[in-house]
Amino acid sequence: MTATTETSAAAVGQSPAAADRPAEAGAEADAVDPALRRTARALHAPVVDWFAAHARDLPWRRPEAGAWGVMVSEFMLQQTPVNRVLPVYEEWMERWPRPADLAAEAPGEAVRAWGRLGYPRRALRLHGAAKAIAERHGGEVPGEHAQLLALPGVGEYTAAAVVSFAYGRRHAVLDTNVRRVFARAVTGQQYPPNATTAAERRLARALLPEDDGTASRWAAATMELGALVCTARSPQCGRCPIAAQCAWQLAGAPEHQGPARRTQSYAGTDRQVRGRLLAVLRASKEPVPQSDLDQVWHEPVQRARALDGLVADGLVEPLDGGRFRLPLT
DNA sequence: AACACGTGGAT
DNA sequence: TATCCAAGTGT
Repeated sequence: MTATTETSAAAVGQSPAAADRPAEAGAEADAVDPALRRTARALHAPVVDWFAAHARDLPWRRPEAGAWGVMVSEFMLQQTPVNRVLPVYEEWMERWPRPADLAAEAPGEAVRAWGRLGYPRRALRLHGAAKAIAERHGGEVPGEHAQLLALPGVGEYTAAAVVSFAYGRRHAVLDTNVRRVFARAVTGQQYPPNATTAAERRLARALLPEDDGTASRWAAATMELGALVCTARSPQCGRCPIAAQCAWQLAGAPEHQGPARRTQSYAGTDRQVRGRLLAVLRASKEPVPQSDLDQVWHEPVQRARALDGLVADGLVEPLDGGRFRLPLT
């Protein structure tokens, strides 16, 4: 049997109760269309077996990484490629091997160690999550999705990833890779919708293998398949373990219909100015005079707005005498 | 729902 | 060179 567009459409249009269910109910069993059930079972073995043979040996996948290692990696991997994360992850885990170690540091040290990974608010949030874990969870990364979701910087995806990868429990994990794999293999679309939909969450739950161990491997395997084979730009279907069952392939690989993803500009934005300001502050262990920061951008209004934003975000601490530094508290 | 939020490699 | 894209979250 094959995964067809009709199959998924049937599965997706289920009871209204399922649609009302909160997103964190990632492992709860809905009534699933029997055809989709069969589709799921036909996909599990080839994808999980492919993963066993082709998975990358990434440090956060080793047992010694622990739940903290998984959490650190997930923060760093939010919108940042694996290759850029690897060296920073290794340094981070050596310096702060447990949440309490990071919690004892100044937040600015987390921002400094974050280096050029981008989106430095993630470093601040990871520091905040470490403090919460040290204070509220006895220093252990919590294993419940709801508890994880309450931590700063942990959203639906990251909470699911920790539950599944760190604790080996059955939970739907929907990241951009998984969404693309499901869109193609099951729904027959080249790309998933721009924002995650209730239908996608329902589908991810319906496709989840029954037992914890297989479900956990399936989550990692579908992500890896999306990252290595079923890529956004030029999928390598010749290397795909489920190409013969792929709804998108069977439909003749039609071009994407919906609206194109809004491409975000960067040059000339506040984001670029913030990046330059923070680069100066990361490089200095001493407070930096305003005059040094003024060098990074010619336009004074935008420059001031960017600096104010960094202060408001807690990424920069203003001092007396017009000097600035990464936050000590 | 749409937008802000960094950075750099690939095409 | 310009655009796309990368294991998202918060507002």
